[in-house]
Amino acid sequence: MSTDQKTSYLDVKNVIRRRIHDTVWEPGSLMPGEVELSQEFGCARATVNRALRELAQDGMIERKRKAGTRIKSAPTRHAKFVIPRIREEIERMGFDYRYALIERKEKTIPDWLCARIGGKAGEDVLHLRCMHYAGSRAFQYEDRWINLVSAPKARAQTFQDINPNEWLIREVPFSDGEVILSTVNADQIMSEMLNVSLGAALFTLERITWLKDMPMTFAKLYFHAGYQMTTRL
Amino acid sequence: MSTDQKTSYLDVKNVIRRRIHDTVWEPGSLMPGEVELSQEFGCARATVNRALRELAQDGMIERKRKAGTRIKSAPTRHAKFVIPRIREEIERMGFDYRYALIERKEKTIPDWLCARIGGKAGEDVLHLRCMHYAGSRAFQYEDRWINLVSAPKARAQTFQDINPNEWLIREVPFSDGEVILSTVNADQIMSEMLNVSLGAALFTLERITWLKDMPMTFAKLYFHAGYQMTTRL
DNA sequence: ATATTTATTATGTCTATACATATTAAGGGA
DNA sequence: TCCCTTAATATGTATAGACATAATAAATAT
Repeated sequence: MSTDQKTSYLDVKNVIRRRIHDTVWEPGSLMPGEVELSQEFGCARATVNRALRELAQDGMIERKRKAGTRIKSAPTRHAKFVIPRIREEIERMGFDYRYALIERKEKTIPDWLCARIGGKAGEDVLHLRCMHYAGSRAFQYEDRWINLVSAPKARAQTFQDINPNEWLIREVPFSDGEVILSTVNADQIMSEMLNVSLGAALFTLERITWLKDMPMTFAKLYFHAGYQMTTRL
Repeated sequence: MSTDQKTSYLDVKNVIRRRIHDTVWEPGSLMPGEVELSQEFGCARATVNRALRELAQDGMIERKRKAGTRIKSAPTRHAKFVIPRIREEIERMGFDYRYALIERKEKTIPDWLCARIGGKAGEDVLHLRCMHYAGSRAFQYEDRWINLVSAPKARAQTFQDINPNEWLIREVPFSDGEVILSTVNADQIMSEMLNVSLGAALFTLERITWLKDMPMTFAKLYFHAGYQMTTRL
């Protein structure tokens, strides 16, 4: 049996996506179940299951065992951004990657960081400030805190010759993370580090990682002026 | 047979993810195929297939028919951001959504836009500038262009009472899109519209949509001061 | 009438088998 | 030796059937 006779999961997915878009089913309402749809499309329930699973992943419907499949009232569009390693991003642009450690200090966790990442008072953390260059051009300023309780191996690392992210990726897995994209006006430090005028708008990426509910790292990255984060929908 | 005896696709996925992280297989190299892995894990090839498909989607491996499955040299982490409708985002924060059309003009496509979105010289476009409020507080300034060749129904729409995005979602599907996140220093117009000081750092979201290779809309959104776009990893 | 227990059900997933197909390797001819 | 054709192969996907399970509805007990 050739493809043009069999209904593929992509066919099912596209037809259902179209019906949702045309509000064939009211937002918020239940739509037909897998068995009914497999009869309609003349295909296996597993084929319908795959189509619906992907639509759920795309944010258009929500599914519950026994409860059925419901059209989302406010279907959401997702944009997936690649978060490349800084070295790859710079090299892909055709520049040499260069790294410089500005400061390395072991401290007791400050209260603001405790509150921010849900750490425990009194814990030791490693504070690193470093710069990443594209050739001779300042690309990114990094302000990072590593929890020495969840990542004790970091204590023995100078981070003189390896950037923290590359070390962490190799040495310490994480289970959860949070990313916050935003912007700030450059202050004196950022102005000097990134070679921009005071007050220049800087794109920022804040990131917390956890390992099994234990906060592990907190990093705030400040990108060079004019930085753009791009993705296809 | 109970779950603790059967190998699930999630078990397979996690074990393989761990092996990739521990560089059991060298980055860039071929890893064992589905048949071999199904024998190792004592499960169906379809179970391994699903695990590997998801790892490919997560950016850790790449797969080709006949060529096999290869560990990515530079595995990439993805952050998936929800792009909510502005009304939903504002209402979810507990505010009333308010919309105001600032300007509506039909024009011939400017050269810079032609170049930016790959349009054709001489085509008609609709230029809209509008504001979105959270209660009485300025939330977002929107500068949008709609191609009247690919979205002719927009010509008949005043956009006095409906925000362009809500209208477009309902009336015009799109097939492709591009999103660019960045930042700018507020100029005179943005300063007035968003009620921020001149030069304040503003988070921006630029978005182009296409319908079958035909550029349809171009929008640039300027968010209020302090805006943050958040996601979980 | 309410709470608890039991039954039902719609989705989640596993399996074996089969067919499809993009890609690579091997074989044959010029 | 090079080019074209054919074969092989590893992944992509469809199917039928089975089992698992979260969630809801119905039945039963108090």
